[in-house]
Amino acid sequence: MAIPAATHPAEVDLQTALAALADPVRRSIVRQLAAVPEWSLACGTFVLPISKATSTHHFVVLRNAGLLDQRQEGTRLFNRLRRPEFDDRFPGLLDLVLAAAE
Amino acid sequence: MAIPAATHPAEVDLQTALAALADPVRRSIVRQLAAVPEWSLACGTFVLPISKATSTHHFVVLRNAGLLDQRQEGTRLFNRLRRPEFDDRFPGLLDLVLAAAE
DNA sequence: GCTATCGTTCGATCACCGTCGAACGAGGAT
DNA sequence: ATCCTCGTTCGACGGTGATCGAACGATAGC
Repeated sequence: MAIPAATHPAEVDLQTALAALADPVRRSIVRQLAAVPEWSLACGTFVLPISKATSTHHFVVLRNAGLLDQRQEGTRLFNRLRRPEFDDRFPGLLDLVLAAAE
Repeated sequence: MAIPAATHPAEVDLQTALAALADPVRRSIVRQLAAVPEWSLACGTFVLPISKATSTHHFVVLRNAGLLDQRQEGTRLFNRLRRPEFDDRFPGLLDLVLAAAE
């Protein structure tokens, strides 16, 4: 399993960021990630109403949008929300997502 | 021609707002609108690489997202960006769109 | 070695949305 | 009355993206 290539928020354009956050499942992932300590959630431990394959797809999109950092530990992939870097690139955007009741 | 029903930003959910702004043509409309005085641009005067029918569709989406106010004057529809109201509902979001070089 | 778990990859399907041309309607102008 | 302009409405088409099951690979543990 090769280390997945993540995109730094500085290289992400607005189109990609908005498209990534325009999906309810991905916003749910972001919120669950923001509610716990960094590196504490593996991909499979999120509560999501979708299959494994779809889940992988969403994590790829979030990585490419500069929202995720991933670290392999054994057979599991632990995640970290790139909050400060993303806030630096798109100030206020992440706050909107996390503040939404939804 | 009936007066088009516009949605107030306070009643717009995040999903609708993000989906509306995730389209490059609609962001272009928002930027062109922010660059001129209020009520100074009719729908047909925007420079857009699309047909009239598609243009109408985008204006509908923007209205439903609480981003637009429209006023009929003769045969033309003049537009106003609901900047303060939208900023109140989604702080920082419009700023991101307007600040983007793109 | 064998097995179980975790995540990826591969097609395939399906729904949604952006797009268009054509026809229509409402106003203004001559 | 006639025309022209502006915008809407009506199908229809096409592409993109979200979704899935099944097969695969990698790692851990027995």
